[in-house]
Amino acid sequence: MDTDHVRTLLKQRGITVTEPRVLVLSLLMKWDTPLSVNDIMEKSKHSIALSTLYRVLADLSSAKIITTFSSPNQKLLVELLGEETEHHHHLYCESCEKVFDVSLGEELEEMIERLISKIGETHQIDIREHSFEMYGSCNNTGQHSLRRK
Amino acid sequence: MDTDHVRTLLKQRGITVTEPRVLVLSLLMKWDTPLSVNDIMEKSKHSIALSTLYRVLADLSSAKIITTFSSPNQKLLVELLGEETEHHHHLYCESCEKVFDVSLGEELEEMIERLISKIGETHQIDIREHSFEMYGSCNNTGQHSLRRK
DNA sequence: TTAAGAATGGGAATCATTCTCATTTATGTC
DNA sequence: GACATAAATGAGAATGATTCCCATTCTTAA
Repeated sequence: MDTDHVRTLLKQRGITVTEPRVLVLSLLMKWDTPLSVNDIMEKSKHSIALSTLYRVLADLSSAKIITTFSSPNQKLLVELLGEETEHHHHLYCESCEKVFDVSLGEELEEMIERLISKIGETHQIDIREHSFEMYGSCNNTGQHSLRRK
Repeated sequence: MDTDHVRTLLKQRGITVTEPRVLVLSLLMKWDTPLSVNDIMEKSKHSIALSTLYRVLADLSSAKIITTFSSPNQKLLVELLGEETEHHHHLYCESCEKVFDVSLGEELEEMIERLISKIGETHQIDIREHSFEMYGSCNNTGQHSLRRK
């Protein structure tokens, strides 16, 4: 596997290259979809300590290499943040438990931007971030539930 | 205090009228803003058991009398859901820790609806809910942080 | 008023996340 | 390439929110 790519990335961002960090990034690249903490533990066959994983995620987040967000059942999800990654949103499927990246398109994003600055003025609040998430379910029947437990 | 109103409401919705439920609803009416579990505990002077509070919130949720959602620091927030309550979104202020209800306006909501059904088709997912949240901070300086700890 | 079911209180259990600290690893220098 | 130093890791304990359990207490409807 091309851990070289990942190692270079870490160096570029000025953080030290360690096995757990390389492993986490490789997994995210390999699967190319948001992964949960448990996903990462399983896919790495528990070769990283859980506490290390949380620290690695925090480190990679501050280095802006990944972002984290929460699924509807309040679990931490992790996603790569490439230079090419554009602003997007998430669609959660309850039945198959997948998370899809969704782009709204320029026109709507611009409208939202305008709206947000208006709302910011109204409330005298400097809005620096927004999220737009969608929840639904596909037709697959043999489903798990997204809800906790 | 007009617990009568609240009692009637509970009866109307067909769930039994109990002190904890009445208390929680009265508090939400009195403060007319989303409250966290801790807010409710404090404002009720800990006269309800924590476990009861969680159960009451679950019960009132299924009865569609309240809704719950999570703040950016992952704390449960509770909000009244009147018949008159219209679809709205939330704006979180990091510095003063307040949550504001925000309506987007018909035009934008309609656009969003159309967009959502298109996205649903694309992904073959029946989208039944969406959320749009904004995060920012007001100019108040002596602030608490919303982030956990 | 009373019986039967529903809800509560309180504490234990659970689950995700964070912390602590002794040990190991990465990096820059010689 | 070996070394010293700072940085990161592993393992388990601690924390905090939420859920569970069960004996006791309310509500409701007759």
